[in-house]
Amino acid sequence: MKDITKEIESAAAEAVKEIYQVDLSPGDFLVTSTKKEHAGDYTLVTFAVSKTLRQAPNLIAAAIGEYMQRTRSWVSSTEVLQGFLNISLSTDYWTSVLNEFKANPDFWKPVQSKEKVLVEFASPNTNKPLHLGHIRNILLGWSTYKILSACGHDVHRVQIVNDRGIAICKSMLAWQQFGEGMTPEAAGMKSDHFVGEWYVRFEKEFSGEYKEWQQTKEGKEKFDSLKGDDKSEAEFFKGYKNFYFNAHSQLGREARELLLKWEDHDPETLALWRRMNGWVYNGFNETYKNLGVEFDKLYFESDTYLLGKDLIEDGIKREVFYKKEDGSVWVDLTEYGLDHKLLLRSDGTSVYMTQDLGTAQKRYEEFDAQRMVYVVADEQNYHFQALFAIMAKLGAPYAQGLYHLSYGMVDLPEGKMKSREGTVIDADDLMTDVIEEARIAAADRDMADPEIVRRIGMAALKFFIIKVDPRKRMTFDPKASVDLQGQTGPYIQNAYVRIQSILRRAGDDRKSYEGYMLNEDEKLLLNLLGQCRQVIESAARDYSPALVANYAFALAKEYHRYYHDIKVLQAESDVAREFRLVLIKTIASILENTMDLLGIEMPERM
RNA sequence: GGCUCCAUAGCUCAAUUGGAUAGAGCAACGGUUUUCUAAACCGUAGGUUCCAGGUUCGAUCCCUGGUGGAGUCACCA
Repeated sequence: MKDITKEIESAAAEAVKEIYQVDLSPGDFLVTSTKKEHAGDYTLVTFAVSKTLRQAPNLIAAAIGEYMQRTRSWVSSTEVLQGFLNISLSTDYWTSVLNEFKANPDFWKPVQSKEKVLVEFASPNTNKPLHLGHIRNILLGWSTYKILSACGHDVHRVQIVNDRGIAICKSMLAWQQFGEGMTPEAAGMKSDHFVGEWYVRFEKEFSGEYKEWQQTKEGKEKFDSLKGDDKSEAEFFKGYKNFYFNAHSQLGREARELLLKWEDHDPETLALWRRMNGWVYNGFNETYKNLGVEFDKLYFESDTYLLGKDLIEDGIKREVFYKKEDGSVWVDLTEYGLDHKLLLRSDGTSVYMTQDLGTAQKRYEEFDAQRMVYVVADEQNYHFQALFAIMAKLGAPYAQGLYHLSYGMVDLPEGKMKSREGTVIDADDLMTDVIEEARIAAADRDMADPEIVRRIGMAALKFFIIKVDPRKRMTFDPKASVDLQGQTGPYIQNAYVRIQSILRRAGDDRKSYEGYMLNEDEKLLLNLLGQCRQVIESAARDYSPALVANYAFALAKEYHRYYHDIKVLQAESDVAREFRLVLIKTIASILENTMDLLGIEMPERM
């Protein structure tokens, strides 16, 4: 039996043809799992076909039910409630389901025609260490890669590293001026944090400089002449800060000079830039390793920031883009409900969009990917809409395969994370904290294996984040994230561990379970296991790992209940024991595999 | 202000894509262990699904209009 839902649909279509002499396709019927409070395994909903068959839904359900019981051996009983036909399936059917799981360990994997897919995620700036927002990004990217791979695709993991620009120059300048040759080793700091400190130092020095300037004659004059209607002094200077940086600031001027030198390939500047970015990469790599992720290819903005100009030239030639009098190049996206977008500055230099166009093209040429997924926060929704629209306008062959996996920002219970207020949660600190919390909990139960403790802590953190629908903004409660009970990663790990413990005791001699009359809980579990493939399919289609997380939790919950009620090793009969051993082994395998799709590792004991 | 997204139990999240009496976890209260490890299980309580209309056999889901919140509207990335 391939797909029981489809079997039910076609049986229903067949019944309708015989009883009503009406041709309906199997797709006209809706089949769902039966609600827990009703008897039955699957439910056929007949409201939708009531009009065409010119009969009340309950009568249709009764007629189809009668027909199915007569002609389908796998139907053991049916029950009609309004327009719902609840179908119970035979023991033979359920046994055959377990047989199939046992014979084909890959039964849970969707089978799709293989595509080449690129997933871009992480994509940090090199001036600061990674934080909680990056963790959500990385977990989403990683599990998207895992899920698409499980569907049979050839998936490549890439990131674009924002390694150039004014931000890193700020860190470089601060280190140059105040660092006195200090290194991460000498300071005893993780090296990306070390660089981040210099960025913070720059901002501090700059703020000081700005504050002083506000009291100077020049500052006061600016305020008086530009303040406008009813802005307070503080309000005005907050908005003026960027302009001050570019127009008046001594530190700003020096940082920009550094950027110009960098663009001029000044050897000394390049050496400093390489050195500081090297520190950052060492730190990032450690964080990635602790998160359990890796990449196939890194793109650096220092290499790609000049890309895309030939695409622009081509677009001008084909009159997809247009040039203004000042020489700047634009594209009209009003047909897509967007605005006109700048593609090249009047001085001929590129902007963010130019670079992204070029990078997409380059990746397509390098990987020949049919799909490219960008895991980027939803604050950039507009940018990606525009990017994809431009690609479509250019007629790029890969335009239809571009997808922005847009996820919501992570808030704290107190509100947004703000670096100015020091409320940003650092990625490394967070991992240390959850593992420490797991260690404390483990100490109570005499479990000190550091690798197990690490897996438990990381599971708590990862599951807490990945269980939420990516598209929605989420609240990260640090206290709740280290919770090891309830709807958590460790709860699921515990279900797996309980099974491993039973299997260890059970020994290896396998007998037959033919003839075992399974109970309702076992049907429910088999039913759940059978849904795994569809869940992963949906998760791949919607780019939503949360679906997999919620499925794994539902399965673990159902198993915990089963564990509590039903004995496996001291079962009432040999066939029962054998059936249950195969069943729970399958459950363990699905728990392990689905959690692996989320980047969560299972302990063997806990 | 324009555009986009969001609003579900005190809190954090679900809801099989329009199906039955909207479900979990946390927090609260009560119970379960000489057990295949209690990181577990069971129970009680908690809801006008932001509001008002509409579409239909049926709406948390679709449409219209409000309210509240977020994002975005740079020759930044």
